[in-house]
Amino acid sequence: MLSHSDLDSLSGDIADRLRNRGLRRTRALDLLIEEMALRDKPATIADLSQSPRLSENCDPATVYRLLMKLETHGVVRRLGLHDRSTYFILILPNRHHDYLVCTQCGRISEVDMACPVHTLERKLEKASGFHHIYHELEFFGICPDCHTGREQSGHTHCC
Amino acid sequence: MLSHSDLDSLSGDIADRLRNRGLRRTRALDLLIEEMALRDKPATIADLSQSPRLSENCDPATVYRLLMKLETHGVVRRLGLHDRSTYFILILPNRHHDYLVCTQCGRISEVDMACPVHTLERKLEKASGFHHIYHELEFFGICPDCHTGREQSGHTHCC
DNA sequence: ATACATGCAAACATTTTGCTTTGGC
DNA sequence: GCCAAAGCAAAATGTTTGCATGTAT
Repeated sequence: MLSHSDLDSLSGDIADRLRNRGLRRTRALDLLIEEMALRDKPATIADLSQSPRLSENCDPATVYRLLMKLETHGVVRRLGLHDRSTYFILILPNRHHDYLVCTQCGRISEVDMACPVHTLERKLEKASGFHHIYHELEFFGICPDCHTGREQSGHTHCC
Repeated sequence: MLSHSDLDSLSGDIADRLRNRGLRRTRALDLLIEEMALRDKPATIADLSQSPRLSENCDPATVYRLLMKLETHGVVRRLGLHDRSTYFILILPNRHHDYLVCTQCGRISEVDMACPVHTLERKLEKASGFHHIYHELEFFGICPDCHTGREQSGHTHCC
């Protein structure tokens, strides 16, 4: 869990990073970072801008534009979870996760494993000539609830 | 490369599989399978329905509805490549690929490697209670063309 | 004071659905 | 003949942009 002061310093860090690149620290930016940090889960533009914190204070278009900038500057990561809309998640140190998505109901859980793909990225950069490679890995399947009426878990341990 | 007779038997196989589930073999279905098999690359609904083969013979809505069915029945796989639209690819035996996508220009190349994730799927099924798990893995980065003006390749060997 | 950022509203692209007609079985 | 599939066209959804105004620096 994230304490209030952690949050402040996180917002500060991100704002600093962005300021160096000519962006300004605005109320909407701080609120968006706060919202994403507290969720710490993939969220759509709608999810975010409809949250109490943001709905009162800024327009969806602003959220959209902020997310685009944050993505460009490597602060958030975009995910395609086979929903009609795009998901975003804040990039936090030591917090990369892969996801397991139910193709039936759309439920998203985190997969808690040492991701076996990281090590390939450097290799792939050399082989392909691409720069700044990162990956996105999702597992899709039918969740217990959709398959029968059994167990339930939001966080799956594996390995 | 796919020969004409390979294609026929592929369409036949798929049509059989579908017929057993109560679906009918139609002209549009055959043409769509043909188009996807010959491309053997991720394609959007627009890509497919604007192809000469399909544009003359069927409506985009039909392509859409077919793709939904084919996905349900495990014949095609859906990919979210961070484009605004959804990509689809035909599932062929021994043909799983992961992709490397340029975040700048959207160019899609295949990553030719022994995918290190396959083996985790069974383990994850046990741990999570999900059924029929499969995965989607993409790498994103800046391609050589977008980064400077160097090399170019549509297929990257690695490992 | 000067941009960059925002709000609001309109434009866009793509997906999704309704309804009638066609065609596979 | 019956029911799934196709065609056409309209609606829904989510993204993106234009422009006037507000605000961080």
